[in-house]
Amino acid sequence: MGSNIKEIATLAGVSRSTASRVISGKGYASPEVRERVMAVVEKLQYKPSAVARAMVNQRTHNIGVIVFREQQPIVSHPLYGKLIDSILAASEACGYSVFLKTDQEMSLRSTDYLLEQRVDGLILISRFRKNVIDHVKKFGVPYLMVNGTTDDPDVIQLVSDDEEGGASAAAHLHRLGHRRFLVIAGPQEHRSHNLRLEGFLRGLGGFGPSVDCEVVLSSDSTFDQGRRLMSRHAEEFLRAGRTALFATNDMLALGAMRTLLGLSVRVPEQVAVMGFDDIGPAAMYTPALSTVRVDTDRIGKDAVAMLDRIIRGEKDLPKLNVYASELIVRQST
Amino acid sequence: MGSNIKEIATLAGVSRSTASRVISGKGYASPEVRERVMAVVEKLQYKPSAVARAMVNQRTHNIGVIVFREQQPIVSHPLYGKLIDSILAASEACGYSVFLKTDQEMSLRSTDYLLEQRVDGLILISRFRKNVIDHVKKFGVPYLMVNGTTDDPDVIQLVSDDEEGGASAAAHLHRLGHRRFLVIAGPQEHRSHNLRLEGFLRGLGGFGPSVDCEVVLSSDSTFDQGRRLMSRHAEEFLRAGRTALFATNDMLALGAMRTLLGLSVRVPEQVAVMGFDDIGPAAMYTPALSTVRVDTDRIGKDAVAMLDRIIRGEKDLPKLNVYASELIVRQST
DNA sequence: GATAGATGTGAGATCGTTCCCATGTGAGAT
DNA sequence: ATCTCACATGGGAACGATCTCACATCTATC
Repeated sequence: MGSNIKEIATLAGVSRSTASRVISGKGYASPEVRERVMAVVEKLQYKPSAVARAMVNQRTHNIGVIVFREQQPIVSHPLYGKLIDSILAASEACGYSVFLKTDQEMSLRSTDYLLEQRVDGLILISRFRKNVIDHVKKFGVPYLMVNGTTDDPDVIQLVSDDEEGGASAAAHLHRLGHRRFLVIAGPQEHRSHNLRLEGFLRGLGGFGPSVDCEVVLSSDSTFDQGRRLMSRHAEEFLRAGRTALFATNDMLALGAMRTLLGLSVRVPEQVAVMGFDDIGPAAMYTPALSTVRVDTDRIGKDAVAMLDRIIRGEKDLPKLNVYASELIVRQST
Repeated sequence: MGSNIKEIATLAGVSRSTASRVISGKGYASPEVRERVMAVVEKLQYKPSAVARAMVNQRTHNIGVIVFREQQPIVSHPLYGKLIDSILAASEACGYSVFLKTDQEMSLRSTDYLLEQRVDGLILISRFRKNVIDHVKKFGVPYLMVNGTTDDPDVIQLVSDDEEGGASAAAHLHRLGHRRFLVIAGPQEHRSHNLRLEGFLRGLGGFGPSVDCEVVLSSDSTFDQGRRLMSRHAEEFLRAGRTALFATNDMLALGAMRTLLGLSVRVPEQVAVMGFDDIGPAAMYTPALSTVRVDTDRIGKDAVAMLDRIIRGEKDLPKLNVYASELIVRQST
């Protein structure tokens, strides 16, 4: 393990410079010397220290990914998991290693950590408070935000088209004949929940006065919360003759559907249910959940590609990058 | 951003050594000097370079986590996601940053990458082939395996008690009166699937000749596979009067249950279904899936703690660490 | 046969820290 | 007045690579 380039050089009977040239493959080296050095490298299983390399190159080839979320399941949250999967794959392809950090308190700790590590760049996932963003900004480290919530026009952001997605959910349900709706809407300070609700209402608004929609606000966006809220509103919901339920994410939708099924309400015959995100469990559920898919795969991939471009010094990248969402019709509607 | 300790020293009118002493907090420094240096540090938002620090200390305070899995959802697989969540939290607490890599091909690439990065230690998740383990071994880097498959007695492993868990599932179903079973068993070369099956069969074996069990082997352990296999065997299954289904993980179980529900089989009234792992969706399903919980939380936490101990030079840690699994009874049985 | 250019190699500085050791104080003991 | 020993501080090497520059060959050209 402890072999360094000096050792290689000595054993091959050349100088450090020459050994370095052979190993990195740039600069002159006679075939003979090349072979001799490589033989030693092979024998000692020598690997150049990335730390030393980073030191001189001022480039670590690492990127940091920070996921902020209040509730515990962070990586194991299906949506973030998908995003991280995609980011990891893309990073691998670009030659980056990924530091992953999750943050429940949004102290400056996790960012500071990575700033010390001198990562080449940072991907911030989910909403971050202004002070954190400003903190990162100050360091001049390349960074961008995915699925975030900030109106800071300097920040490069990748988001899904939540407004349009909400509207298409409304259109879909209306097309199926539904006229009386209930919406369970997650935290409105969160950009995506807010836009999804707005999009949905805007969509319904276009269908004239015959439609009717009640909105229930939810303080968080978990399965349990969806379940609880539906329990609380089910009776009134059914009595009011509402036949369609839209939730601003799949977790809430699944939770609500769970309650309905528990009350022996038939989905989709009696009530249609729709979510948003297209997380794994949505397709697995019985009945499978209709939803609006966020293209996490492309977003993750592009996030890495764009970060790489910033790192390489490219300027003037588009600030706000909106990714089309896709209506996924399954059994629940 | 680009401030270094030399700059701090100059601005504070002291030497690098003194500045270093103040910043690291070890060694003499008069209060006056201390204050002067800290003021400059504060003003320039100086952060010591972890890279340089790692260089001299020969310690990065980074650990690498590699997850091997053939199929795409890796991080977003609920079980691995939970494990990673727990590892991240524990690492944070121990002062480690985490490099996360996923590997679908199990080339030596991902390990080599991290070995170059000179991580202080490595956590290998899921089964790794012998050549990869041997490769890591050669480098003398501290490492351990979680949920792995190797009979190499040198390797420190953390696993759940799959055999016992399988047996307790059998006992639970038998206790409910079931006598004719079907098992859908995931890849038998995978330690946990193998032991879960064995444990289940051993458990049933203890109940005498009245019980009858058919085993269907599955080449992978996905939801879709569970669904497909159940489709293929449902008719025969029902005709044979079997009333209980056990799958060696929740994904297979949920897939199979999905098929049954699609055929209007009532769960648990007609057929009881059990899985293993207790992934998130198990509790969310309708009906909620009875299962055997793997204590990913403790395993992840302990993995980091043990790795830390190896890194600190502790010797003679227990090689095989088995964590009790817990029967979780829900609606599906 | 002198010069230019290609080819191959090595010495030394550099990246940003830490840490050992040397040096410089002033106070108190002899 | 000298010696010690706290207390403070600075100089320089080290970590392991890379990269620039200088130097040494060798070959081709006029």
